[in-house]
Amino acid sequence: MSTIFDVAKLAGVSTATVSRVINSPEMVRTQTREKVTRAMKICNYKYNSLARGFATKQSNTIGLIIPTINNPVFAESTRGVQDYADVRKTQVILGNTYYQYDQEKTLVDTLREKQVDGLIITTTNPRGNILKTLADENYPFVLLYSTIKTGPFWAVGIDNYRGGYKVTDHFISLGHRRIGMVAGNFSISDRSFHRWHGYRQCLLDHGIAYDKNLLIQTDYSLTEGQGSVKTLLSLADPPTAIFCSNDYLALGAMKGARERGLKLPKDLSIAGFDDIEIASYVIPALTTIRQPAYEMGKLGAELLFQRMENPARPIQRMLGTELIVRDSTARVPG
Amino acid sequence: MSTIFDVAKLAGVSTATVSRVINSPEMVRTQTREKVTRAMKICNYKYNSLARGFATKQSNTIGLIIPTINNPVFAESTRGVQDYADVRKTQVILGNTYYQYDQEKTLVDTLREKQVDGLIITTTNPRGNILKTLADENYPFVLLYSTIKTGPFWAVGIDNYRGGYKVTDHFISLGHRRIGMVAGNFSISDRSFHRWHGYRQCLLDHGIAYDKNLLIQTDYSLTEGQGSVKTLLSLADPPTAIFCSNDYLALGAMKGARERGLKLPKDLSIAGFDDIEIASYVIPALTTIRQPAYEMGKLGAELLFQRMENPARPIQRMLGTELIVRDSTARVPG
DNA sequence: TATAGTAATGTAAACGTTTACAGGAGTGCC
DNA sequence: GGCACTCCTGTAAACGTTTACATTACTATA
Repeated sequence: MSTIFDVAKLAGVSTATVSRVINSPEMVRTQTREKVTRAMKICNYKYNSLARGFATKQSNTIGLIIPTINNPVFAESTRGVQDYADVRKTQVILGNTYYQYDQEKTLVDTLREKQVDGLIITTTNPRGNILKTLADENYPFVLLYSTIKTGPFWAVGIDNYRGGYKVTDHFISLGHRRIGMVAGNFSISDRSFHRWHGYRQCLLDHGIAYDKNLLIQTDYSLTEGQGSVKTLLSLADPPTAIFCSNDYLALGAMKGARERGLKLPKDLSIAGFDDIEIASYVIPALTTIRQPAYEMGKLGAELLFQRMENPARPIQRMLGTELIVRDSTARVPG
Repeated sequence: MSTIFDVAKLAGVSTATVSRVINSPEMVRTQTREKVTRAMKICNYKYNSLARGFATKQSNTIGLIIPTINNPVFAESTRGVQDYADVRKTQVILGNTYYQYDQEKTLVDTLREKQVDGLIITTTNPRGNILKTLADENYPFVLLYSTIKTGPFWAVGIDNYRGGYKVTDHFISLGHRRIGMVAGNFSISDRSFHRWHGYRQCLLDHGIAYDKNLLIQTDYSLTEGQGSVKTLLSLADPPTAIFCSNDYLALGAMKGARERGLKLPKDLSIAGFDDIEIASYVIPALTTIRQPAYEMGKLGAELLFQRMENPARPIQRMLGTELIVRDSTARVPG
């Protein structure tokens, strides 16, 4: 493999000049530039951007840490990040935590060793040591799907509380009073916790007593949604509406409910959260909260670059959500 | 930021020794090792694996090129390669081509400049120059979702022809004779082409004339599935069954058919390809061909490492597929 | 033609590891 | 005490760029 030296020799110039035709061609005479370009062709020169990274301490790589690429909502954000990184000529290394905090730690460490220029993190614990350490060391990172509206971290997210509130309010406006919730485990998902909070507050605001038996915390997955709904339906006084804290849970719940012989949405209303693409394709089409996943990823990447270039005081951005009413929610039976 | 030099100085040893405690601690005396470890703690030493990559010409990074992370089937494969890469202490840089060949070219070039140790590629054109060049230069790469059973490339894939055949055969066994197909554009998806081929051959084998009007080539997306099915249903002699060349198209088709007032599967049978997770959660549950996406990714990564370590003659692996009959296919009406 | 100014190019050190090779220290044996 | 051996550690070059600074080559002006 030929290096800048070989090219320089062949073209009869110095390595500095070769480097210049690569990085700032405008500062080398046309004639020289052509000589160099020709030489590069001849010895089939291949640029080594890792060596560049080493020399400049800039890898042009960022790390993206998400719970799991399997959830379409994170896949969508990933695209947002990638697309923006692309315009900045930066590549992204992807890591899944599978909602495990120690995995998050490992990933952060590994990626930093790799000298990524910055990190975009969908954290499992916004109050943990990982972020604190990162911030203390003034390492550039931004939180994605953040629940934090203020404070020392750069972050972009949505108002999960409001989202939960909106869904619940929708249920109530349809006459429901027994409203269950299938939530992601609070211990691994702050988001889920905030959504629950909104749900709970909305109940109280409408004079509906909060019943803790109507809450199930579980893993984010189709099968868990399917199972959880059955548990709720087995209650002595089962819910007539169920708020699932993501669309996958909701889709699972729909299946579970049907397996119990219920007609949807006549016998049971179900709503989700995320508005993943298929949400509008299932039957009945899923009522859900739309969160702008792609935009969030894109904005997260933008903020990260901003942070890397100018580590001013932290910016937090909260993106809007929208209640999308479709066919999976209906008036309370009877 | 402290380097190996600082640590060495502090511990009163040479950099070589420090390097050794990092990479092969067993070859340094316990006492020395502890001295060094202590020094590392004290000066808060952070390993720089980019520098290592530079020195060893091994980045411990591989590139993964897929059409789009939005398709759950690719997301699943991505997990497979990540999980295996992980056991090899390797990170993966992800790139989407969005089914564009020039994007594929750009990605390959960029990733090679980045000195990734190898590439896993879901190509848009297995006969194009990109792969040929790569192979000529003896660059380690393996094809994912490959349609190639033999030849000079390392590859893992499935038998798309057989998949297409199986689905069609299933339709025919249910009495269907007018069987349409909504396929990904042949120009960007060899896989789709092979599936069509199987479909076509199966028709012929059963004495059913091939009708080119029953084929639609389009982009892989929910909306395209939705639109395409309507086109097919508008035919003078519309199909009673439709084979969609992936599940997203099929899910879209289900919606489109319903918008036309059809009852599924009574009025129209629909089958997909991939068996993505939600396929069994929609109503009616989707009949489809299961392809082992996760395993494919994992195996692809395994093969890549094998190829990197021992560039022997190419290996091609074809994974099994399975027809999963669910509720979206039924006997022909009447 | 000399000169000042600018534009283009060259020199060489730096980036943080690894590793081939050399050298030294310890051990067991005669 | 000398020797051979093993085990541990050190020396220094190498990896392929970038870049501050120095130098040289042009150009315009008088």
